[in-house]
Amino acid sequence: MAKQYWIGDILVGSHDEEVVELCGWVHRTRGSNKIRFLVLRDSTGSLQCVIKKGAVDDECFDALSGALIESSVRVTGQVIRTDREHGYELSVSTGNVVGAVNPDSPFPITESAMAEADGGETEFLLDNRHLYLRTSRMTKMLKIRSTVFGAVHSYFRDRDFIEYQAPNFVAGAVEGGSTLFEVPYFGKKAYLTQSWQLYAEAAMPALERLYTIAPSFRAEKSRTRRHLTEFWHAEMEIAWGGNQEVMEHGEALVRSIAQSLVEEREDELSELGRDIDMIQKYADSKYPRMRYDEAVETLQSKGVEIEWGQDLDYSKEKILTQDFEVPHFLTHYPRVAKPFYHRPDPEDPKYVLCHDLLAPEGYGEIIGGGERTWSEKEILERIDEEGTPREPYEFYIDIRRYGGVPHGGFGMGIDRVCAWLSGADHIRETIPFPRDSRRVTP
RNA sequence: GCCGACAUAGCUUAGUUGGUGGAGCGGUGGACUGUUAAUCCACAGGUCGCAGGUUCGAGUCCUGCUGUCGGCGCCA
Repeated sequence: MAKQYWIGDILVGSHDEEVVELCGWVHRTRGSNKIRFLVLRDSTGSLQCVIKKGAVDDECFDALSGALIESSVRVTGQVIRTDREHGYELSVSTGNVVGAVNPDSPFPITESAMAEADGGETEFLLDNRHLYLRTSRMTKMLKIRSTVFGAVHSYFRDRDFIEYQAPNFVAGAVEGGSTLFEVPYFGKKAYLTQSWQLYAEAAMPALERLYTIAPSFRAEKSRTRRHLTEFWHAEMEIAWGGNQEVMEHGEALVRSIAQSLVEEREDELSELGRDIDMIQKYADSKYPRMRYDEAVETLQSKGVEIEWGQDLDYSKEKILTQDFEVPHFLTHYPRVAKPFYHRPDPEDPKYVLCHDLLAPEGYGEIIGGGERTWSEKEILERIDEEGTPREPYEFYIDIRRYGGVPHGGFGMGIDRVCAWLSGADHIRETIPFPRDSRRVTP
């Protein structure tokens, strides 16, 4: 029998005084041998169910009284408005346990485990991720995550972008080769993809505006609050556009994600301690832009040791973002600091036409993108100067022999965006089963 | 790859100068007809991460190992 009633609907007054059957999991129980209080949880909220001896038969009373935390139950009763703490209660007339929890192995995640973690994650909670998912904190995170994914799809589809899929087994790297996951492939070697980009460029002349949401894999041994070895990547590519147009899309996308969260997830964000006005500001503000040279000057004026040509590492990003209350772009990095596919600036080929979007509050880079090197001559020059072998990129070079056009795109780390907008302490709080250099289980 | 920290019951932890490990939650049994992390009484639950060493004696001191966590470089 399909579930018909949802606790969230009861809590907003949709079933006042009605008799309903609720299906869910036991969050907490308390009470005496004559009256039991069972806090029932489903995906939409939780509700206190009152079970009085005499109002239900003894078998039902005993069964529900014995239901341990996280047992699944069905209860039928009348929805009662109350002045007590919860606003609503269910006055139970009957019910039963569907999936019992064995007292020899009760639900291991206790209040103390949650309190200690304090929004973070202990080893125990990471080991029991499959059970931790059903706690209120993770549930909120997963709902926020869903809204972010939905907002990305909406943004691109509303603008006639085509969703396009690239292979996950690849022969070559996008970023530096050292961070590739190597996998055996019928006696040969293949790698897990780091980015959809190179294969998206192949479809650029066919679709002109394309995007994806897909996992990317990077074998970085990074142990930071910003890194996963498997992360979700929102990427886009457009024909007939360059660094400026791509950057406009990046800004508009991030702003629309923030707006969707304000509209759909205000409760979840507030309960996680997020200030909604701040998220609204991220949705409403223009994001400032700064050239690499300007960033270097700013850093030098703050006494940071940095030489022109160096990439901006996280510690330097953080110093820069201190001055901003909203995300901001860094553009026009030196070509020596960026991979071959970035197009050198025709006005000054020392630089490439690229941009990074840095999130405030210390969350760092959430988007990296730019204009692509699109002529055969230029791409060969860039590959050779970088010392990258040509063979794995033969298809990529070949694209440019048949009607190359200016184009560009960006990649956005969705998990990072979720971490930033939800205010998470660590990126892995935003993903159901985080993967890092030391953990592939559960 | 590098630097740092930690490891005690299912969970969270206390454990003093080395002298046979306590508690709260959770579980079990009991009391209680309106509880809000309910309360009260009782019970069960420990190879103190692993392996060596010092010592009459090690959760505690030393060495090694393993695991985990935090951070760096790189990136989204």
